Amino acid sequence: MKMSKLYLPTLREVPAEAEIPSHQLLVRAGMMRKLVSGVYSYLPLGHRVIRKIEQIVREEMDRAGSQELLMSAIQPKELWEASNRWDNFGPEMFKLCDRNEREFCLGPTHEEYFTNLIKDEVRSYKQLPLNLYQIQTKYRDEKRPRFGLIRSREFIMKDAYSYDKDLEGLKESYRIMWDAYENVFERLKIKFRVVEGDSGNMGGRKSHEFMAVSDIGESLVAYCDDCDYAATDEKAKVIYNMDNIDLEELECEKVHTPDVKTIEDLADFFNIKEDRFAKAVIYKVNDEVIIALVPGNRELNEIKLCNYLNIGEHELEIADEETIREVTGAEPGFTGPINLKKKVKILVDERITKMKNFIVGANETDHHIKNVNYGRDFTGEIIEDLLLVEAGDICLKCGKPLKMERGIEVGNIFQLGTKYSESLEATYLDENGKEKYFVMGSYGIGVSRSMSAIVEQYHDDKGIVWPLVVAPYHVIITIVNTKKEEQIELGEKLYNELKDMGIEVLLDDRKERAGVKFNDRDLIGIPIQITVGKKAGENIIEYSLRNNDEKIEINIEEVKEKIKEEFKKEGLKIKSI
RNA sequence: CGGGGUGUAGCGCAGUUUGGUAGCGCACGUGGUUUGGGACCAUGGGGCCGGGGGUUCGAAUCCCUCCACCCCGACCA
Repeated sequence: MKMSKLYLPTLREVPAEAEIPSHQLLVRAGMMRKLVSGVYSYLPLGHRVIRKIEQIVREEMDRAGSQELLMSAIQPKELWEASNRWDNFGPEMFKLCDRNEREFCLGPTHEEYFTNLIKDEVRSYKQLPLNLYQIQTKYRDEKRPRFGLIRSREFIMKDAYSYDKDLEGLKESYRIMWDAYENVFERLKIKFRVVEGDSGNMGGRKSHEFMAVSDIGESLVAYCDDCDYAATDEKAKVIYNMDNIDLEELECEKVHTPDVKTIEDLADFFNIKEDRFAKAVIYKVNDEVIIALVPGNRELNEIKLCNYLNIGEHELEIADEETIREVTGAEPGFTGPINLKKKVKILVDERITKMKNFIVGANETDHHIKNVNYGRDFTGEIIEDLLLVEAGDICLKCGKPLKMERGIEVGNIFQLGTKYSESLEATYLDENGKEKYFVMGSYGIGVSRSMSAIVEQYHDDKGIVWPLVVAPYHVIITIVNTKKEEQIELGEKLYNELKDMGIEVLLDDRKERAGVKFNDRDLIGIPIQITVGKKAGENIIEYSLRNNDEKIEINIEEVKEKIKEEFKKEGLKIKSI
């Protein structure tokens, strides 16, 4: 492609709307533009990158035995009512009506649709396992679109669904997808970590998330350097060493604590550590009030609480101050499990039952009670683990301290089980002629999000540094001075020869000054740079790579060898045409 | 959805406090000089100052209201 003809609107300045590098650079490099909040268009260069990512995903999915098809983005309400998700998915779903007031949504995901598609055609165990996928635009009306393609309302996703006759089959399908995903992200050059996830409202048993390592990631991951354990902060099991468990039980004592409300204030007031307190958090679950107790030095994990209560996250909310006064008879900040004005459900993290002589709110303004002990002074439902993981907690597999890092969720795999096949009445006949529900899995890869994740991992202060596999073009030839006939001639000659070899080449033949062209090529991040300049007459050009500062002068015949070497180094083949 | 902020030329911004003819840089058109890391000179075009309503002789500026966008939080297969 000749750049004099290319639609490539690069920006010198950082767009005001963009906060993080990938968002800024993708816009500045003329790869994408925003239409409205969370909705973007892909311009020619960005679109090429998207297509390359898609192609890698496609190849690995095909290789893993999945079959590509393409479903509609528009889905009728009835499909979602069958699985009870029309209301459950909530306001995230883009909904619309046709001219006859029939309701539809723009698909946020396709479990129902795929299952509905296959259930009438696949009747026998002999047709299983089946794995289907599509690469398609998905719609989610996010409350807060953010960070460009990282959290957008319209995005490109590869979604796959597996159908097996039993759990064994599902586990095998799951493993195959897991392997395929590792291949995809390795080929995309994304530095990633596979972590255990919470299955959220997808239902089902087991799930893993593929996290691109990045400081701007919205997900927090706990991981262990000594073994392979890794989990999202929502899922990670919390284990830590507790002090103060062997003390002798003392008598309860009410203490005047004027205006001392937070755990931090209390620790100062009593001059003891935060782990000597029990923190009471009041929630409303629909109309019921509950109190959850966790050690004062720890945060409560609301996901674990929801899972225990078997409710969706949107059904749990922190109680308002009025409710707190009603239940405790005190101002917020003095809540505890003893002497509550109303009988409410008390849930305690198991560690509370092991603590001795701890301090809780007295349910009386400006008072706390000390030397409280579980069992003697109050009881509640014991939950094994209600805590949010922290760095330094103990790895459940090997006992070493866990570390925390941030990640961008670029892929996830779920063992769904029979949740959707049951609600949609999707069955097959087994060897004995008995009707059985399909055992399902679902598998997603964020294609557009992966593009952002790659830019987050591959950029410098000058712009994007695309890995060769996903770069919009492999090579850029910069003609330094378009008034010099020999430079144009040599540039075009090389351009044509490289194209004939099957290499994707940009020729910067624009009537711009050299500096402009150099800056643009660094910004758009083409991996292999060829500069046709002063020595064009001697058939000598300058060869450099975007990912380092080295520049060499070589003959144009040698250039082809250098490029071949580069492809080989990256494990890529030049497609001859 | 709660809190905060911003809407002025294609992009980045000043002007708003204290009402009085709408500005700067970049980009763009034309002419010239330049030509290996975002050139220079000259000249020119481009605005419903987010929308609506109000106050005023007069509103980008003050008041009311709606909208959009961004950030933090909540939420998220």
